[in-house]
Amino acid sequence: MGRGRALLGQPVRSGRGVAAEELRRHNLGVVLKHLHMVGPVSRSELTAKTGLNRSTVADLVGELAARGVVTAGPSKIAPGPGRPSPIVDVRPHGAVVLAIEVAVDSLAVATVGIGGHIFNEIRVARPRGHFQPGQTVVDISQLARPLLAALPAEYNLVGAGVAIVGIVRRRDGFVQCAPHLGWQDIPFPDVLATEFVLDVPVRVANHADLGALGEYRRGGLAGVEHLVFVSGDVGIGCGVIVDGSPLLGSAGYAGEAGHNLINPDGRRCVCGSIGCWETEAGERALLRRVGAAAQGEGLDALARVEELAAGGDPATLAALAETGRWLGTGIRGLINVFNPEIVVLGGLYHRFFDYMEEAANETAAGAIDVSRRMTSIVRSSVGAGAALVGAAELVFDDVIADPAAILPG
Amino acid sequence: MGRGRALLGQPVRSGRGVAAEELRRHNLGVVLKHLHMVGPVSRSELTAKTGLNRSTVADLVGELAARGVVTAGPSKIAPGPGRPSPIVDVRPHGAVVLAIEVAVDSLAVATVGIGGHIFNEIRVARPRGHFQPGQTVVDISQLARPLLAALPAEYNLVGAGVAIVGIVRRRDGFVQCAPHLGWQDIPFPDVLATEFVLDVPVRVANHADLGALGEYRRGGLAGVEHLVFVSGDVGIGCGVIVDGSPLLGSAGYAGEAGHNLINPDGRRCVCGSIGCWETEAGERALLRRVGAAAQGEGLDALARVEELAAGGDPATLAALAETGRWLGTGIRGLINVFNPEIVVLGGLYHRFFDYMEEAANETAAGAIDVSRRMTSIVRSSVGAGAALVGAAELVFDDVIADPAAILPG
DNA sequence: GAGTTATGTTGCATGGCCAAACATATTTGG
DNA sequence: CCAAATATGTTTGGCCATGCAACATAACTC
Repeated sequence: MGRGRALLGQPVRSGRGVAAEELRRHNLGVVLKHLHMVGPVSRSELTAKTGLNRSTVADLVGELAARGVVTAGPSKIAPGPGRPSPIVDVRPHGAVVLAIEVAVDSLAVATVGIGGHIFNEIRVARPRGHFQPGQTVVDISQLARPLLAALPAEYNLVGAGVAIVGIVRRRDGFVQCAPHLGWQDIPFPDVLATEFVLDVPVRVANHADLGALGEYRRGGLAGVEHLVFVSGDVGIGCGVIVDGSPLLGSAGYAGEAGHNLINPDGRRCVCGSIGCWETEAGERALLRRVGAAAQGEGLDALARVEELAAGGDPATLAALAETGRWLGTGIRGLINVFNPEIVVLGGLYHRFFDYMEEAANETAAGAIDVSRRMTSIVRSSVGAGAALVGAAELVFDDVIADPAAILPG
Repeated sequence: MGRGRALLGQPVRSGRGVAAEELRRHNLGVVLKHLHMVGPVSRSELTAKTGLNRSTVADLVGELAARGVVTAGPSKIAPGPGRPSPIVDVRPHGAVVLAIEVAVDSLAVATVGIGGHIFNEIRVARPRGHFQPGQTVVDISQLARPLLAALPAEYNLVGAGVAIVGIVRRRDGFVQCAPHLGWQDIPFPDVLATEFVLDVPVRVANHADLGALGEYRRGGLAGVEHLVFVSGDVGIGCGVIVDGSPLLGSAGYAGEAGHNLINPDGRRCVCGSIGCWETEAGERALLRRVGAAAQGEGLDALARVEELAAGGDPATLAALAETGRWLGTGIRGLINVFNPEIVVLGGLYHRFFDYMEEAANETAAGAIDVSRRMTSIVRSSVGAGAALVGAAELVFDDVIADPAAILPG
């Protein structure tokens, strides 16, 4: 077993043949990806990690340096005998992404350099109303312009990545619907272009899918290749990383676990069905259970819940535990279906993690034995910005896939 | 969008670099896979499909022919002007797999040649008792020997593929548990080797995962790259194909949706939890609903249900519809989570498809709109042997991944 | 300061694919 | 029946990327 995998341990999937030229493309990507993900390494280490020849690595690093995305600095203190190897690192402004997050309660923009370096980030709260897409791109534009202006002089913008709380078609970034924004059938890249001409590709994806990607790439989860990210907003967003790649499904709508049936005796969901996961474990369910003590909705009400919980209010703690149990029940299903190494909790669940962890673990324990024993439920380590980080990563994937095509020669 | 993918449209995933040698490996695999999946094609068509140069394809086909897996027959009737192109086809006995299926009620063995040619197949019913693994491999051996003896003289056995109704570790085919067989912690390839020395790799995987693979490869579903296969046995098995590859999860335990909570007020499952999908939609649930008219369990009882249903017995039809509704509810969750193009029903649901389809569609309609509209629920087209076919495909994947390493030079 | 060790650098060899020129087999048209 | 047109097979030479080996270099160790 274990033998017999082609090209990089990947199964033969595409029907297309490969020429020598693509080989170079791939190897450039391998080197750049390694630097992007693990940071500065010696060139000799790069040789060991890639399995390529010393001379080949030297050549690849040379080309990436010529294209301005890596620097081959002087060798640092050498730990042993032998000629010291130069330290290679990414050069953040060699490839910069404008990351945009359209969330339920806020709008955020960041300029991110390759390697994950955040030059600047700004987030503004927006009341939960229904902002038209046109108004939203105006707001984005106003947030973004100063950030772009503040970048180092010779930066190289390679694309824009957008995270949206809605269902997005993977092919073209078309927003099928975004109930929390009141959007339906919005060709977002086109709308953005009307306000903000960037001259670079715009990639759009679902908020939770990008949260998963952000956690996977920047969550300090070395070696984890299978994870599920569950984020509580008004609804429940869910993103999955399988074998190191985002699970998108055939059109890009995968991961919508929030509308799975979890309680046939439950309430009616906004989607029209009865007893969806998010009607039992989402924000509304939590506030409903807390009751009059935290009236209204959105950030103010949640802040009140946090206060009450911190003060040890029994009713609030009970509401959080009950919500945690439903959260865990849904997670149980995801563990069964995906057999991930970890389940990462974000959004609402990140905020109230300490109050919900135990209850969630209790019901998630209903998953099949072998999977449950190997899976742990953890708090998001990237935090509120996971989707924003993921939006940048979405574009960096393009750069990694073909550095020579995107970076200046 | 859509640009910027490396090597065959696959993202850069592995950290390893690629040498020219691997390139050849891959291209041989691409050609062989195409022939394996679509059957005989002209060499010029192969050139068009792979995107490779004429001379390269000639060389690749020549090598595969020299290794005995393909034949470059004479050209067939040419449809237009120009020099006719020779028809290339697989040579089934150039790569033969011994496929084995350990199911709940039966044991099956087949000899399958590359291209999917089934030389021989035999299936024997076994009462549902707990056969020890040792006894099972003796039975397999007795079924398999005559099949191997009946193969063409100069066949080339490349491996054995085994489908088991249980939870299998992907790394080494270790059977963690198989409740329906009464097995626990069985290193199946080793146990098989004690009875049956094959001198070829033995690949083991879950029954439903291989059912999905079998449907994907041999179900006549051209172009479908995302599917979910749901098979009703005693429990519910579930296998998923994502982007043309089986979803395995981090250890190989993915797809165990049968133990997801679907009814908090339901019955206790054999797994210890309450209200699992399979306690509402599995074989026991169906027989329970049919009641005294179909006593007992297993094949006899199901045959009785079929009779009653065919005769139009209202109580039986109601029981099938109710079971179909719970089936559809579970499928709804899978549609939300995977956004597949189709959901294929096998096993029990294949058998009673006509009686359950409508009810299943009714509840599955609770899935989110965009996914539901694009997903259809269909009956398995491969039928009872899907897992057996999938077991063969598992081994063919090894051959396709590196033809030169496995096939004689 | 000489020996040891690990790495960088250079030039050449290898392997695989492509492009172009030529050869071949069939259809079409006179 | 033969020639033109067409599409494909075949052969040769060239290109490109990587590997290999020999040599150069820069540290550490004694």
